[in-house]
Amino acid sequence: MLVYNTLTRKKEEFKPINPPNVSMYVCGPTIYDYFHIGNGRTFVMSDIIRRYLIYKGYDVKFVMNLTDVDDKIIRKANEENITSAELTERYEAAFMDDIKKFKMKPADVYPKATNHMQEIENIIEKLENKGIAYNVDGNVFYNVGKFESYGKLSGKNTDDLEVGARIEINQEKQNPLDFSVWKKAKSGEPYWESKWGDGRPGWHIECSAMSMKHLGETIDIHAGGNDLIFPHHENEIAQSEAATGKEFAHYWMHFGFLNIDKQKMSKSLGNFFTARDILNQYPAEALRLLFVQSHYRSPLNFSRELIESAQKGTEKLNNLIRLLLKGIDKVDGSEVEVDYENKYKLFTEAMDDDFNSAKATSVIFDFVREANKLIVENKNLNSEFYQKAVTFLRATAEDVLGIIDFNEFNIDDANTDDSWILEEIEKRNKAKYDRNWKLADEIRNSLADKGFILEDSKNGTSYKMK
RNA sequence: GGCGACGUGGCCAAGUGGCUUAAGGCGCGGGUCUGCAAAACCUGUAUUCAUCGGUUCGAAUCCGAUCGUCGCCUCCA
Repeated sequence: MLVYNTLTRKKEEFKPINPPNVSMYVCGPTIYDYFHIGNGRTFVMSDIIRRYLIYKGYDVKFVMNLTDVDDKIIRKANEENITSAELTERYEAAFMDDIKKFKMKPADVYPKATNHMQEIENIIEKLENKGIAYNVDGNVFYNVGKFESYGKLSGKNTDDLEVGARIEINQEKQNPLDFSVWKKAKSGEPYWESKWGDGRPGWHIECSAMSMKHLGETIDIHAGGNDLIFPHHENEIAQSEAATGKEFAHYWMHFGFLNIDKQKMSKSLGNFFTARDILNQYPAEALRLLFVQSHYRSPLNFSRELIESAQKGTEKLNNLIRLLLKGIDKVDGSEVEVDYENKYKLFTEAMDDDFNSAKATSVIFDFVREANKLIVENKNLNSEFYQKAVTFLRATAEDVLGIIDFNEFNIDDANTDDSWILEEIEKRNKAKYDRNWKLADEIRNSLADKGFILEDSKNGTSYKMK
């Protein structure tokens, strides 16, 4: 299996440190607001990578942090006249709702910075003892010049950075590129006690501490959005590796942006949709299909038109699933040969190549056509055909990609009383028999208004939810 | 200014040296089925991969130039 590593800018053979265990850390949101659909892409794609690793037999420990100390949080809490903790509590709950709607598998741990103050302090102390971090009146900075491979992830060198520096001049820093690991408390800000006095941690150090605490000093995969490469991940490497003397993460994975009109979707530009708005309008499967149909590292343009075309794609999948579930209990019927071995192979080959989900998805759709065709051509297939088809789709499209959800189908049958619909269908059949097309169409239209679509076939009329 | 990514059909998008005279989804045209529709299936939709030049027996794929788009260098998934 090949994984593209931002650190080396190459696809590398994936070799976990301690197979079958895999440790994976993904930089999650700052919980000061609802996250937008661009953040959602990163979260969903990291979910799919995790699921595929599980499919491959790995035992994945998946950690996604929530940043709950930060300037934006403090500002917004002040605006609303509530505490930072009250604000983050609200948006943490919203985050959990949203990822659930996205049908993401919950992380093993969702660590928060405020619960890791001791670990953070320990790392800073180590850095200070090694002469890499320095304290200026309660503000502690990381001396970038002391870490010789600084810039190895982002491909930047310190000279270039200084030339183009748009960094504010801070008299306390020894070098303009140095960054805060501990910020002295200002009035009106939340603070924690430390050996340097009251203050709060810098953003980058939080992730270093939480990753080490929950996954160890060296982990397999560290992932996040493309914009985190510099400075966030670069600084995490500098701090962690300087503190431990060990490599921090073996594989660095970064997700492409979701764009609107070719521009990065972002809070600051204001060109965003919140994930929750979009998820209220479209099924999670449609969004996931949209994401999965392009490569995780490429930028992806976002528009309603594109979600809607993805939604049509999921409907095609769902139509097949209905047919499969209908046939699964059949006892008799003819046998048919389907080369599943090859399909699993193609799916796996695609995903093994740096998670080429677009190609993997094409294997699914090829199968959809083949299965539909078999069902039409041999109207009486045996149950084995249906079972194997369901097994294949569950293993790939559902468990790995999450672009279908079999649970959505079982619920209707069990809980709703559909006898009145069947009566309507019966009335319509009679009308059809009497060649009373007007009445037949009226019945069909009235059912459609209530959200039920009728489908006539050789085997009779069935309905589906709109 | 420095660093990086990208430009494939009407839209989205895979493919990065011969298996591809370019997957898959959506759309559109024609057909099968149907009372009609829906669904499904069949079929047609790029002699061509931004442009120009080069390397090669062979290039969308490698090299160079040109044009265009985007990102990072500041909080940001």
